[in-house]
Amino acid sequence: MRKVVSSGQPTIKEIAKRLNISVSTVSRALHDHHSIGLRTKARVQQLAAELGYERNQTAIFFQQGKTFTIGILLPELSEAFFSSAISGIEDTAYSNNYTVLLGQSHDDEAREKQIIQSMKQHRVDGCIVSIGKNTRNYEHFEMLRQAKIPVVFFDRIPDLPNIHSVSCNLESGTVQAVDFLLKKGHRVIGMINGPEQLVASKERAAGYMRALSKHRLKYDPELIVSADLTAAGTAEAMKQLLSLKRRVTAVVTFNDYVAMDAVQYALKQKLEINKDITFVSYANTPVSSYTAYPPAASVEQFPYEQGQAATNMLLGILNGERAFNDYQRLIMESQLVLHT
Amino acid sequence: MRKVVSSGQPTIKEIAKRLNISVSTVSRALHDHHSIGLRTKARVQQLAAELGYERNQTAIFFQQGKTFTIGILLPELSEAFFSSAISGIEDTAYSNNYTVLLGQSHDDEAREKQIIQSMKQHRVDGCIVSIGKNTRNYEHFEMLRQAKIPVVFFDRIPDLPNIHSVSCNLESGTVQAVDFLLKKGHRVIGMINGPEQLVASKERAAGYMRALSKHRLKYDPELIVSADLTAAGTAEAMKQLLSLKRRVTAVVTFNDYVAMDAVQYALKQKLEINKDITFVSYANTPVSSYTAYPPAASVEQFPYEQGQAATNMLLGILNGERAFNDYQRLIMESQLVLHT
DNA sequence: GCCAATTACGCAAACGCTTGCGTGGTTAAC
DNA sequence: GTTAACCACGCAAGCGTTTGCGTAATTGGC
Repeated sequence: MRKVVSSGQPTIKEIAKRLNISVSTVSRALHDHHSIGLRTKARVQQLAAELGYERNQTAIFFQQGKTFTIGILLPELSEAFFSSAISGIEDTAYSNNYTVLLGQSHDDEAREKQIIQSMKQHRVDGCIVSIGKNTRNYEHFEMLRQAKIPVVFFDRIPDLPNIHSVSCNLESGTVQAVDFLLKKGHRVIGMINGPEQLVASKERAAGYMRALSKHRLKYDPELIVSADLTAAGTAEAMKQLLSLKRRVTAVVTFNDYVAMDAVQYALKQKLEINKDITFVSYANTPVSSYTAYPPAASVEQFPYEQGQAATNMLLGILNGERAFNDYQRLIMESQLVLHT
Repeated sequence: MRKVVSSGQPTIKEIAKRLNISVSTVSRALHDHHSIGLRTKARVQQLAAELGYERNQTAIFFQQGKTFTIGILLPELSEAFFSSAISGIEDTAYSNNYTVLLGQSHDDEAREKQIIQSMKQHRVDGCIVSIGKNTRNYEHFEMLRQAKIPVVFFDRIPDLPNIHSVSCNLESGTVQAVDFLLKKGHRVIGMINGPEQLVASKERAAGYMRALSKHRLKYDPELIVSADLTAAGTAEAMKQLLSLKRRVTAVVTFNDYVAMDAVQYALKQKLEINKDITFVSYANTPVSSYTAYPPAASVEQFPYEQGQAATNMLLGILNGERAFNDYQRLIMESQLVLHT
């Protein structure tokens, strides 16, 4: 037999040989097992320290059938929202002695499948995933289910019946945003929303309408326009809103980028920001506070906390605190933050 | 013996039993080994497909002493610079069939050590690390060296003699930035630099001076001011620059945030951006294009490409193309990008 | 028709560790 | 003095896979 790799790392066997005891005794001594005499325990632990012994996790993973690793699959690692989420995931995984295996799909379904496959082969204990925009086929997740690898979806959640998920409801935050504007005296409030088929757009619109009805104001459909989130689309939307007979004094924009584009358009129209017109947005990015005219407030979606929550949910399942098929959907509330 | 985990996953042994052949034959058949007959090969592969067989990577990792995993340790996963780098790392790792194990130090030396320890135990094949701000002690990296786990440092590089590293030289980009301004006719160019002890500040200053001397202009020390990167510090710096007897018409700022703060200060002084005063910055963030007054140009540091380069360097070592101790320092050039 | 080469497969060890069970030896209770 | 309880340790199997070597059976060249 050829020794494939001689990493030179000392093993339990080595220690056993040197001390003339069995490997099982060494193993137990290293684990502080009660059935090992204090003398031998001490001798083993000392020699282990001297040799710089370190347990071979790959052997343990293999033997135990558990890897203490969670796979995390996201569309884009570099997007601010997701990288905050990763940060939250890593932090809670770390403090529970789990490690994190990373993969990004770039919104490509094929790559998504390959990564899931790879994670399955790596025998991750569980997965946290945010699906790609174009993913229509969910069979790769079905395979995970069959392999008894629990999955927690977050933010971008597939339309499937029995799943664990964590997401953020933008409706409540939108209600707060509109409330805020109403309290400031605004009565004609526009909204630049995203593509209508998005859940995120629906939640925004719903929040808008709920806030109005709460204040017994009637809803004017003309005040919500759908845009494509490009600068040009935003300009077009602004143009529409500003052309209405009722003078729009505030606008809720789909996200911070849209807000900044909208601000630019408004400036071109010689409008004074926060005077002639006020903007409220959604905090997908941490940058708005650095711009010349940040939105007066924005709806925080707590990506870091979502990451934490998803990880905790997954760990709960892995620790057996919650049954594998006790499917749970956690919906976090978004919250308006004022930009003072 | 208790079977610790019955994942239910079919094994090579299972296939062997069903087909009444030996495990070694199955293994070889699955690997398309030439010494296996076509008939048996086909039978094995078919049954494997039927059973949904998937090789147990943990077993292979263990047996081969290799994990095809690289550990990546960064200060903050959510910072734009690092998350872009991660993206680059993951992409090239993925296309070389490696996976990525993640950890963030939060600039905490103790946590950094623990993560390195954990990665060592996980038997990662190699590491890519950007050290924390406060890390003074490098013994944890010394342990990696002893364990023969190669490390490539990037961006934040420790001051050690024999290491692999990838970093970006800001001097050349700064030269280009000042060149750009000079060609536009600016003659009095200020610089808001960062804390003087930072390498990054030194490189910026060096580039500034080199550009001037290239154009046979003499360097006025008053034109470079160090700031603390806060909004207040930036305002103070701007105030200093604008109070000089020679009229400053352009300013190179430490990064985009500083640029945006500086723009705000300039606006308050009723200066017209890109007319009375022009800004050039460094592209730590992708947001500047969304602001009302983005800097006219900025120096790109290519975090994604740095991540790619670091990964390629590491893979080169792992594949034996480069010797473990053939230490290499790759310094990438930064580059000015115009914001059209 | 003999030897060599080739084909097709099996045997078994090895990777490092955990753990159920067995077994001497000592102690204590009655 | 017998039994029971414990203490301290060793044996060996087993996790799933790879791989060097051995060995039959077949083929081909002369």
